[in-house]
Amino acid sequence: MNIGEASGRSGLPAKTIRYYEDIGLIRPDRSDNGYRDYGSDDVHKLRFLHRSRSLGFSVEECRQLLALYEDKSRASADVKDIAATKLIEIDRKIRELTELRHTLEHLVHACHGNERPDCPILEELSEG
Amino acid sequence: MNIGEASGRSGLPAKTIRYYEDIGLIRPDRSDNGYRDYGSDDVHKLRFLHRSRSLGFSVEECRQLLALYEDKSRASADVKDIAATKLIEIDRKIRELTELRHTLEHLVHACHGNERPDCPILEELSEG
DNA sequence: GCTTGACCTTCCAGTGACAGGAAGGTTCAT
DNA sequence: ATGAACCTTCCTGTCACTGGAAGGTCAAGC
Repeated sequence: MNIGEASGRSGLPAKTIRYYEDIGLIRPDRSDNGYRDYGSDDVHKLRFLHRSRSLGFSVEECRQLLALYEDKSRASADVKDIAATKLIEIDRKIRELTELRHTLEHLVHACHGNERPDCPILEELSEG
Repeated sequence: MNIGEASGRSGLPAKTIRYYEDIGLIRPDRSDNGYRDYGSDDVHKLRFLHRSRSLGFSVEECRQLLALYEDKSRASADVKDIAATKLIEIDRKIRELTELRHTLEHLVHACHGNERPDCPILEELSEG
């Protein structure tokens, strides 16, 4: 499929997809007319990139995560190390998002006065 | 406190803290010697910025979130709208991170063969 | 009192991760 | 065969920092 369809299916702008090729994250085929030609595995990777980028992982971290999927042997200890590190990071992010959610909810529903700047929510805010 | 201590307590580099001042996110006092002078509420905000930035919110979104804390009247409907939108976004992020965690765990523990590119995990990956 | 080193200041240039747009080739429907 | 909707490369701009130069401030030690 062409880049337009790959864009539609992955949610990433075509510009970004070309950029990801520039920096070596994906390597689509080329059709005879010179157009990029994406397969469904490419789209999988693009969707994955879309998600993990939006969750605060850097492109380099995404490259590592992608390497986990692409590692054929899957035996290497470094690969497992990377995965373990990422799992810890993900857990931290989940925890922080949960706290942020909590804080925000309180701010909207409970802390509706002028009791700041000593509002307990603002204190809670800085505990993470 | 000086910027160095504010940096230590918030986890943000001093450079970034100055940048956040440039773009109007925080407004620390100045000491007589011209040094920036941060209070504990400033540190709260900085920690908050640190967290929400690392969770994939843009600086402009962080500005909106900060506005929620700073809004004295807390009555405005737009403020509640922003908060509600952010809550939905946060829930989505939590869901996606949970899926990502799941996927990663499978990759490390279960899918340890060469059954790709048709590995079910890679398929699962693209469902989000 | 002077120096040394760790702070701090401003300013300017560079980077990472894109986004916009120009200039032009391809494909497809009418 | 002409126009619209794709695609290509290339070059520039933007956002959110990051590094470094050039210089002021401060506390400690000689």
